Amino acid sequence: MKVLNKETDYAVRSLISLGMKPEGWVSAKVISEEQSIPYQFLRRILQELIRNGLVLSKEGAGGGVKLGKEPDEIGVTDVIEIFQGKVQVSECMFRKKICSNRANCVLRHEIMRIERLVNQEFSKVTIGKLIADLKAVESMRSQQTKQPD
Amino acid sequence: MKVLNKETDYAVRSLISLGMKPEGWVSAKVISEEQSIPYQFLRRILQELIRNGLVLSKEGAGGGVKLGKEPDEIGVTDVIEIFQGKVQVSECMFRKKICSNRANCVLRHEIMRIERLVNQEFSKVTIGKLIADLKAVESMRSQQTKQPD
DNA sequence: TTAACTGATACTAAATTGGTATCAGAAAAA
DNA sequence: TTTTTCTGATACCAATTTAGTATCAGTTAA
Repeated sequence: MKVLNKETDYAVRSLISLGMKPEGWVSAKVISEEQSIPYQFLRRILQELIRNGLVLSKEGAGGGVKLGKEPDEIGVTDVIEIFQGKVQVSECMFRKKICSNRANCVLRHEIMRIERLVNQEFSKVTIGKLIADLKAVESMRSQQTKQPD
Repeated sequence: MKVLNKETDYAVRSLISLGMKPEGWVSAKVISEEQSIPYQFLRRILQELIRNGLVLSKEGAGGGVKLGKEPDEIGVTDVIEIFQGKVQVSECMFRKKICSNRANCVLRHEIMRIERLVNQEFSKVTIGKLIADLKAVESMRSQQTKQPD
């Protein structure tokens, strides 16, 4: 059971990458090389993020993309939703009428509880938080290997 | 993002069905009709449950399957693991060496935390619990529609 | 005017999903 | 003892999804 597919994975990594750049437009080529994401695949992913307002784009030479929101305002759930749809138990949930199968409904009830929990937890994880974590890890590492003055 | 696939869904429903039968062997045909699960598909699912010890089987006429454990000892996680594998973030986790991509690792760390939470929650949901929930729902319904004496 | 970009979209191979079909053998019942 | 009811094992299949490629058109800066 894979939680994140490649699209979501690459999207999150790209967003982190963008969130760590101070200013200006970053081209898909740069992100592709930096994160080792296949260029054409990444382009499609970025276009989807653009359509959903998570990133902004500028065409032409010197153009590229940048975050369309504050890093803290982009939750991992948002990204999951774009590429994998809302977390759901099974397609049964789409049926309007109450599921005829009682046992299944009981199961669904339990799982919906867990679903809510997962969504809550995932939305706490924002791009901003991931960047903060990342910086913390990196500063710890530089402490460890610090040169004597 | 579908949490449960058909195999898991049908498996859980079958286990509930078996857990509610008092004694004896139940044939795949009966479960198939009772739960509206395609017969051949169900057979394959049951065989997998048998291989994993969740149900026992008896060949020949009058044979069938029954639970191989107490309902309370079968967690939904067990079933998910059989049909969808352990909950994991991405195949990256299978790589032995620490992932070269720091950003990805940070994300993974967060997600592993959520993973643990999900697994904890799912393992609390046992077939026994689902059956209890089911009976509670059913008794509530019969109260509502109770005939006057 | 050309090089560096995005927008849009069509295509593809491989894997997964959900389901079907078949044949062999065990056990109960006729 | 033969038939019927069952599981064991496995091979097959179509549709969908996943991950990735390719192409062409248009935009902008140098």
